[in-house]
Amino acid sequence: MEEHYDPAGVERAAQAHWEKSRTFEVREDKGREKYYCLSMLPYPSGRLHMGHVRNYTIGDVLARFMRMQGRNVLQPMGWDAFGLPAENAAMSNGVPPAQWTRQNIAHMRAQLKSLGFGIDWSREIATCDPSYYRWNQWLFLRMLERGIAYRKTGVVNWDPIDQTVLANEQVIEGRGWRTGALVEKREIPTYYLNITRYAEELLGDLEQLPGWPERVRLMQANWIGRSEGCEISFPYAPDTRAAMSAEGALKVFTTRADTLFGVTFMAIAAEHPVATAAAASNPTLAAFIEECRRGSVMEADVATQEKKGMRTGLHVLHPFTGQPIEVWVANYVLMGYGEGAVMGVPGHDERDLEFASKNSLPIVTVVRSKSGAYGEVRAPWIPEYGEYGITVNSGEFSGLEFRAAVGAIAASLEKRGLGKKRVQYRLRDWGISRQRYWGCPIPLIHCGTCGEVPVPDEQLPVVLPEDLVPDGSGNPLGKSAAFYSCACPKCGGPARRETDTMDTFVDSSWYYMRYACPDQDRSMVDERVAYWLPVDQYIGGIEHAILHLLYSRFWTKVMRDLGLLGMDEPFTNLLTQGMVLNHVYSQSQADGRRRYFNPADVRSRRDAAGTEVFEVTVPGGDTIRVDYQGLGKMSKSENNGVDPEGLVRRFGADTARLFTMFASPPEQTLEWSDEGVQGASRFIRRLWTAVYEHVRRGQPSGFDAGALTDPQRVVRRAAHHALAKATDDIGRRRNFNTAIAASMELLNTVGRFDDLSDQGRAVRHEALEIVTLMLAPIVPHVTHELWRALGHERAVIDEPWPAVDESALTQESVEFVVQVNGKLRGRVRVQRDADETVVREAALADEHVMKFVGGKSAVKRVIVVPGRQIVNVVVSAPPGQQDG
RNA sequence: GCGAAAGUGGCGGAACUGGUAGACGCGCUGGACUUAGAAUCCAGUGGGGAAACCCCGUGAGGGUUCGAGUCCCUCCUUUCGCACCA
Repeated sequence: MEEHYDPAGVERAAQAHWEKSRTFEVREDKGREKYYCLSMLPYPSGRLHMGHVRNYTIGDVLARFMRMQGRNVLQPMGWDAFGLPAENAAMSNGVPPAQWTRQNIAHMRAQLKSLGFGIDWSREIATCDPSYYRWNQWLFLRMLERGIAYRKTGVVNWDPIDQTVLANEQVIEGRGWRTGALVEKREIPTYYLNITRYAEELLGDLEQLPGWPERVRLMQANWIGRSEGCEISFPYAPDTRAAMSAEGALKVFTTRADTLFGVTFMAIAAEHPVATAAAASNPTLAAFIEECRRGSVMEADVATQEKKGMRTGLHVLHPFTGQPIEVWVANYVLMGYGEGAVMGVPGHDERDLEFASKNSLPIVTVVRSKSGAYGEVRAPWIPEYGEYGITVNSGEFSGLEFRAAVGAIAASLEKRGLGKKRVQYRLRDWGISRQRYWGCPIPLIHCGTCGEVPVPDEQLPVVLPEDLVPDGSGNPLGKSAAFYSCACPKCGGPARRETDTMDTFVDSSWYYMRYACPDQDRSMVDERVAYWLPVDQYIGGIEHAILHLLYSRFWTKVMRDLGLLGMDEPFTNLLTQGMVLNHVYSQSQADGRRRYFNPADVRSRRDAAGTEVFEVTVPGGDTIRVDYQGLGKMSKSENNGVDPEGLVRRFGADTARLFTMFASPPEQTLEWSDEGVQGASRFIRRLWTAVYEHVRRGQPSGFDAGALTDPQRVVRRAAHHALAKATDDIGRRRNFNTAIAASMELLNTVGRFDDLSDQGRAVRHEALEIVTLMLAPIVPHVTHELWRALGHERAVIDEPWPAVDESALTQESVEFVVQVNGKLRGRVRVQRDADETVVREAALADEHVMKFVGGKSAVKRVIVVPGRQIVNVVVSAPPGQQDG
């Protein structure tokens, strides 16, 4: 063993050992309990960032801990390799996305290896690999056969310059984020997956996921957004019948059927067919509809918009009274939810009230407050909005409370074919078409004669050409005849291949299954999936709480229904790690923008007035003052990232791992601190030195547990106490920071222990072994070396997690804390098994305690809590007052 | 607006079931070693009172309890998610 800790050498040796003995390559073993530990796969952006390091360290610690607990642990890794950044990089460098992506993967794989993650690299997958994405295509075709996948023309954000669809978050103030062009709403054909078919199950099964954070389950439930209500048909009046050239009715969905008699207008979305029909003969209305259409489709923007509307001039009839009701086009009605039309009840809905007031429409009250406790602001007979009351002015349905009113109205409507109770979900079908190059081709062929023809299974995969370079003007696949021209599989005539690719969320919806059988080329998954899945522990960012996790759950259920899987849910336990934050420094520029400076370049000092100022030396040698902006998520835009590669080079992977695990619990945000990193490094060196100083004196013999001195017994107790705590902290609580604190405490105890007798050294030996094993999952390299130094042949990675020696924890005497009226006043020591009377006597015999009790007669009660080693003496009055 | 989580020293955080508030680390102060610094080691470190010892302290105010950072009520602040969902 070297006297001084050299992280680079130690880490090289440990990693070489794992590689040589193929430590992390695993196979199915029915005889052992499996543990599938999965971290969300990274996008190969080029370099790891601290978020990755944190994510994968958490996973690796759990994987290594479970391995030591005897589980057959699978920890795989792969690449979410399709996506827009590769196309953008291609445009600026002229390099094909495939080449850029594969280079990035190579670099990041090396970075992951340098951090010592115990990954089974033999299972690595990249979603851009045809052997992977062919199964996206295969399953898509199965979905198409079952109607789960379908084609529909839908409204999207369209960038007219780039000729592509933009995601909502890529539209900034109505303009394309890259081109600055005014974004249009366009209706183009898109493939959808019918996730709403699974809405009920996706919602209900959340209850079966106790291992998920409550927060995530709630977010998913809100996203699915189940509401119970009624659909109600308002038959067309003659004018509407004429405009639509058909009989029919305007359908609405409402959760407040009890307010049906309060309807004073109908509001429909701009895209609603009735609106289109009305606009045909009404240019002003057509212009208004166009205006609504051009508006942002971002829901948050829509929410803050002023309520605007315009008469269609058409009418529908009230299903009970037969009264004609005016139909309005309103910008606050969403085409995508419910029926794209709502009944306007300004008496009992705040939005409808705002709209009615603006347009001078009548307001009718049909629900009276049940409680009689009326609001102060509103007229006394109107209940607060959202409150349920008793119906009034509602014909035969008057005098009913909410539930009864809805029931009676729905029943009556149903009898006449004008409505029924229904459940409505906020969740919408998943549009997966992207007019982009770097993604999985959608396996369809458009034939002039046969129409839309699926690519036959035997022609899969539809391989994405890897040599194209996008130029920013639309999808290069659409310009590549070599790709799109093909023969129709049905008639053999010339046909055109679909050039849209799939949303990359498709790729990440099932990659975790493929890790079980990455080499299977005959089927999407095989029986090995039954062994490894579901994932026992999934770890990733909270930003995926809804989309990725919901899509994966949906995908699993679809595969189950196709008979490919025997599970309902893919991820048993979910840990959402917090963000990594760092300080943000910037200076405002002449053009009003801010220029950001990396915290590593910022120095702080006190100025003449004693206030802290921050300075940066810029290229050229000038020193400038910068403003401190507080903490922010590590990001490129705020230039506050810490490069993991530099950190590993300077301190070693173990320090990087130890700091990220120690600074805060995994679910909380982690604040970067250079001093904290130094502290982590210091601790590892202290541990190294402690072992070095110990082993250079030679191996001690074993100790006789029955013949230890008191200080020796204290050290043993500390060691086993720390071990018990770390076992619980890692295994149950997932609080790695307190497990590390326990090991630091133990090392402090060992450091103060200066007994160099053979028994003393034997006790120290055990304590150092325990601290080494406790830390093995967290700092695997240094513990690999220390374990050898402590005299072991077998590598620490193959050691079982140590067992707590309960006998080391027991003490002859225990200390009780004595309180008087809940305030700490003394401590007494009694025999371990002393009964309550003895404890009480000892407490009352304590001089200091009695001073606060003020005489035995003042004692009202004595409470002894044996489990907590606490005695509380209850006194009627404080002694000061008694005396005075 | 709705929903959720969280407010503890100079800082990150600990206190898991209501039972010794501030573990562990950072920083700071003093000391040792050193020509000097860095590194390392030792001691101290919530606030107040000279001190043994006492008082006060977990966002604010009330309550329950022998005992409250922890439970309940009201309020304040911050963060996150959703946001015209009919």
